[in-house]
Amino acid sequence: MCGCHDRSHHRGGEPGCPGFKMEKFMQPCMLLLLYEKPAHGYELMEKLAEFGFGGYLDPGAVYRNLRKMEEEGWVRSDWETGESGPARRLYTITPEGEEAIHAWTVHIINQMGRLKVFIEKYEGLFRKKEDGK
Amino acid sequence: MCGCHDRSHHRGGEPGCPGFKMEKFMQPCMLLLLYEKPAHGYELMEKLAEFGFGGYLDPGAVYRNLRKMEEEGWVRSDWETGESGPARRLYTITPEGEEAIHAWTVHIINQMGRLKVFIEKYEGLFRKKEDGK
DNA sequence: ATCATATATATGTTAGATACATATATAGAC
DNA sequence: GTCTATATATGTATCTAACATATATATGAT
Repeated sequence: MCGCHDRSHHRGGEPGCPGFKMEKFMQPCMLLLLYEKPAHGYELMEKLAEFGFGGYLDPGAVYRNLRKMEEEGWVRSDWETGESGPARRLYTITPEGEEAIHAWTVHIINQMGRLKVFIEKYEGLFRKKEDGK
Repeated sequence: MCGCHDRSHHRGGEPGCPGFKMEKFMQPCMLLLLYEKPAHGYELMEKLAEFGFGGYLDPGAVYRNLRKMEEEGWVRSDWETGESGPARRLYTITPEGEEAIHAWTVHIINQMGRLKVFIEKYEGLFRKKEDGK
């Protein structure tokens, strides 16, 4: 009872249930991670947990978003035929990708503002009198 | 350069550009407004501005969401064949709708947390040394 | 050897959501 | 009577999301 269309059960869904889909928010998050250090998809997938994607991550979404960002010119990828393990793409952020982070941050801050308006109105109406503080 | 697919130009779009679509966030916002006082669609449309929908509002989205919420049982509507002006539906929130507000708020708070993680990481990486404070 | 498992990347499908144009109708102003 | 504001509603093409599934390589266990 949360507005999700609880198909069988969310995977890319639960955390962002109502109007906050996680799939696209993944992009700025991955850009930040790549700004810190180039990485391959699988690695990013694990690190995305810290942004709240934990447990609900769709690997397909990760790779699709990486390819999309490559098309946009925000990241570059090089095949890494390493000594061990299967070949993997090493993604590196581009200067355009860095700009995209800043552009995205503006939207994210705006969104925070909107959510804050909601929460404040909510608290005003359903004031939880938990006395202290 | 923000990830939107800038079709011709956003209307339901701009404020929630990257992954934060406004159409569905409209639902909890309208529920809060209806909790304060029953209202009809056009009235809600105007009040939604305070949540950050200002200027970008698609009337279609408003009415579609109201009908959807009625299907879910979150609101009830009664035709108001008033003395003046065209007939209009007066929407009233139901007890189920009130519960939906609480359920939604949980998600919204979670989402705020995720955005906060992003912003904090962003500031850590691109620390704006504006000295003061 | 071969089987399972972990690593790593990628595609397909279907339902649902979005953006935006447009339709319909009433009342009041001029 | 026609223009504008109010008010509600539908149509549609495109985009996105959810989730299942496919492909391939290396490593460790038996």
